[in-house]
Amino acid sequence: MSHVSLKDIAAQAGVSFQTVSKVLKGKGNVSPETRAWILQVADELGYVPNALARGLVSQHTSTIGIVASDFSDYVLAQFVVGAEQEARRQDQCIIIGNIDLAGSDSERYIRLLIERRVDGIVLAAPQLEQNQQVGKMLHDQLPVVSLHHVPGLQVSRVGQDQLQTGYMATRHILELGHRQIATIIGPRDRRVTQLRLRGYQQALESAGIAYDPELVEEGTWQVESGYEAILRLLDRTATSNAHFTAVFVQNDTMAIGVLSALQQRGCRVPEDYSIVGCDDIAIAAHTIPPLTTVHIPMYETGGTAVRLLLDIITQRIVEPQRIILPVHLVERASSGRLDNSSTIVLPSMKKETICGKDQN
Amino acid sequence: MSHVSLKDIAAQAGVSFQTVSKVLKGKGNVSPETRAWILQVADELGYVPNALARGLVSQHTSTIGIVASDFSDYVLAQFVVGAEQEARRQDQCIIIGNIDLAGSDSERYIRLLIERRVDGIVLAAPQLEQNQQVGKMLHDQLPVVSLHHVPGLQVSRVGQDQLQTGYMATRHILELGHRQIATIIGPRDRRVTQLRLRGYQQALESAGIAYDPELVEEGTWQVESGYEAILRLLDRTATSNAHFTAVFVQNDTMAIGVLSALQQRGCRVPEDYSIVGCDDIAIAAHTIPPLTTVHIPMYETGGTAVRLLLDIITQRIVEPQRIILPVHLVERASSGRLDNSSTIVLPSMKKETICGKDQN
DNA sequence: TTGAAAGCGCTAACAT
DNA sequence: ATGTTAGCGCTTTCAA
Repeated sequence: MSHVSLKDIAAQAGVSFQTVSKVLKGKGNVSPETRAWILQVADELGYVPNALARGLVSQHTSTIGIVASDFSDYVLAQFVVGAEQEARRQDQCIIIGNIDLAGSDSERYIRLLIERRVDGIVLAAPQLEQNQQVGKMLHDQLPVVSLHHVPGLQVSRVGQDQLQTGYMATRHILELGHRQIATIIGPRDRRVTQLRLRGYQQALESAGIAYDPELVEEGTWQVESGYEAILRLLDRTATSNAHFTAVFVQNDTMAIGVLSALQQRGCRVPEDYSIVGCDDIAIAAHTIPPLTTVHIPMYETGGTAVRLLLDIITQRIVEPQRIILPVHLVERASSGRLDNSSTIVLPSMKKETICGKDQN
Repeated sequence: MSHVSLKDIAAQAGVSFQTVSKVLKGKGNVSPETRAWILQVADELGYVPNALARGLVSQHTSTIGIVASDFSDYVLAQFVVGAEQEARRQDQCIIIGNIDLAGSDSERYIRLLIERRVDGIVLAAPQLEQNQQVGKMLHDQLPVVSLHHVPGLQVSRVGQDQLQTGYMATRHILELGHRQIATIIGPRDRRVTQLRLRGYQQALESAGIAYDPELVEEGTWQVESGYEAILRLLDRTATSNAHFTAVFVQNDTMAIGVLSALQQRGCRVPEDYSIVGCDDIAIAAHTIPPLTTVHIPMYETGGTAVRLLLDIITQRIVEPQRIILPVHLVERASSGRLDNSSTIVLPSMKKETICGKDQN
C-alpha cells in the first residue's frame, strides 16, 4: 500500500495541494471551514507527512546519528538509551550503529550517516580515539559531540572526570588502611585507562606511596579479562615481594571476574582483598559481596550529549564546548578496613591540583 | 558548510548533471574519458549522495526502524546489536528507539518511523504485545518482523522456543534429584513468562509432580525483583510445608539477585539450593557460583529478524513467516545433585509433545 | 554519447 | 483566502 500525499488530500478535498500544506503546517491564512475540511480529509486518508521530501526542502532531517562501540556493553548501552530518550523528547530520531572493535568500518558507517543527511553526530566509540579518518570525514561537515578525543578535530566533548574517578576509588582504599594496592586497567592505549590510572597514581602519591608497575595488570573491560588479570596478579606476587591487599579495577564487569576468581582461589572479599570497581552497573549492588564502585552517570551523559548537540545545531555554535559530569563513590561491602590497621588520616588534597588540564 | 550536489560536480566538470548521475551510478553509456573525469571531479569535491533525494525518487530508504524495549536491558541490547550488524552488512541503516515500560509513546515513535519512510520495522518490545494501537498503525502499511505477538496483526515472527526453555531448565533440575522446585517468573501478563512457566509445569508433570502455585513468585526481570522474590519465597515456605531445594528463575538478571539474597541469608548454592536461570548473559559464567542457565541466542535472533525483514521487503513476501531458533542448556556450578538422592531416571518425553502450537 | 524534460512530495515566496 | 511558480537533489525516460 502506498503512502498518501498532499496531492491525494488536495484532490479529495478539491483544493490545491499547497493549501493543504499550509493547513497541515498550521501556517498561512486559510478559512476555518476549509481548514476543518482539509484536516478531516487528511485524517480519513491517514496522511503521514514524508520526512524525506520535507528534509529535502528544509535542509535538515531531525535525525541524528550515533557512532557507538558495541553497545551490548552495558555502560555504552546506558549512554545510548540516555541519548535516545533525550532525542525523542525533542522529536528527533536516532540512527545508530556499532562499529567493530578495530573501528575498521567506521568510515563506511559515517558515510552512511552523511548520505542520510543527519543533522549531527554523537561519537561514543573510544576505540576511534586514535583513528585519523574519522576526524577528516567529519571535518567541517557536521556538528559533532563526542564522548572521546578525536584526533585532528576540534570537537565538543561530553564526559566524566576520569582522573577523579581513579583518584576517588584509590583514595577510598587508602583510607581503609591499605598500602599495597593493585590495579586492573583497561586497554593501555585508551585515554580513560590512562586517566584512571593517573588518578590511582596521584592518590598513592598523596599518601606517600610509591607507584609499583608490578601491581598493574591490563584487561579488555570484559569479565574474563578481569578473571585472568587477577590470577596473573596473584601468581606473580606470590613469588615476589609485591604483595597487595586491595585492587582497584577500572570497570565493574572486570571486577565481577575478579570476585569470581578470588572466590575460586578460596580468598575472601573483603577480608583478604578489598575490591573497588568503576561504573556502578545495575548488578554491582548484587554481586557477592556487593561491589564498592565509582558511579559514572552514563545515562545522563548520553542525554547531555544529545542536548548539547541539538544546541549546537540550532544555535549554530562553533566554539567547541566541554561538559564534565561529576562522579561519586558508592561504598558497598567489597571494600573493608585492613585488618589491625589503625584509622588512617591522609593528608587532604585540593581537587584542583589533582585534575589534569586535558581530560579524557 | 553545505553539501556538494550533482549539479556542483556537473558545473565543475562542464557536463550536464544527468550525465554525472549516470556515471556515479555506473549506468548508461558514457565515454571512458568523461567517466574518469567526472569521477575525479566528484572525488575532489568530496561528493556524498543525498539519500533523501534518492529515496524520494526510488521510494525506499534502505533504512529500517527498530521499536525496542529499554535496551539497557542486556538481552535486548544483544538483539539490537545482532540486528544492526546484519543490517549494515546489507548496507542498511537502523533507526532505533526505546519505548517506555508502559509502551505509552510507542505510537508517536512508530509515526516518526513512518514519516521517515523506513522500508520496514522490527518489533522487539514485548510490553507491546497487548497494545492494540501498534497493530492498527502498522496494518498494511509496512513490512514488519516481530519478536512478539502483535494483537490484530498477522505478522512475521522470529523467536525462540520459550516453552522448551522452561522445560529444559526444569527437567535438568529434576534430573539432579530435586522434587520441590520453586520458580521465579517474569511479569505474569507476558507470553514469554507464560510459556516458560508452562514448560516448567510440563516438566514437573513429566516427572509426576504436582504443580504448586505456592512455589511461584513474580518478578520484573530486574535484579532487585529477583532478590525480593526469593526472600518472599523463603519466608513464606518457612512457615508452610511447601519447601523447595531448587529454583528455576526466568532470567539470569533475577537469578543474580537470588544468589545475592541466598548468600546474605547464609544459604549455600548449590548445596542448599540449586539455581537455574535463563538467557546466558556474559557474566553468568562468573557469578558466584557460576550460573547454570538456558542459552537464548539473542544476537542471532536479531540478525535473523533483519534478514527475514529484508527478504520480505525485497521479495515482497506477503505470507507471515515464522522462525524459531533453538535454545540449549549450559550447565555450571549453581545447580547440583540433591543430597543423598540416588540417580533419577525420568521417563523421557518426545519433544513434539511438549511444544505448544502457538509459541510465544 | 550526451542533454533536456519530467517528476518524486514537499515548502516558501509570490501573485491573485 | 487561495492558487501559482519555483526549486530542494536526484532518477528515469526520451530526444538529440
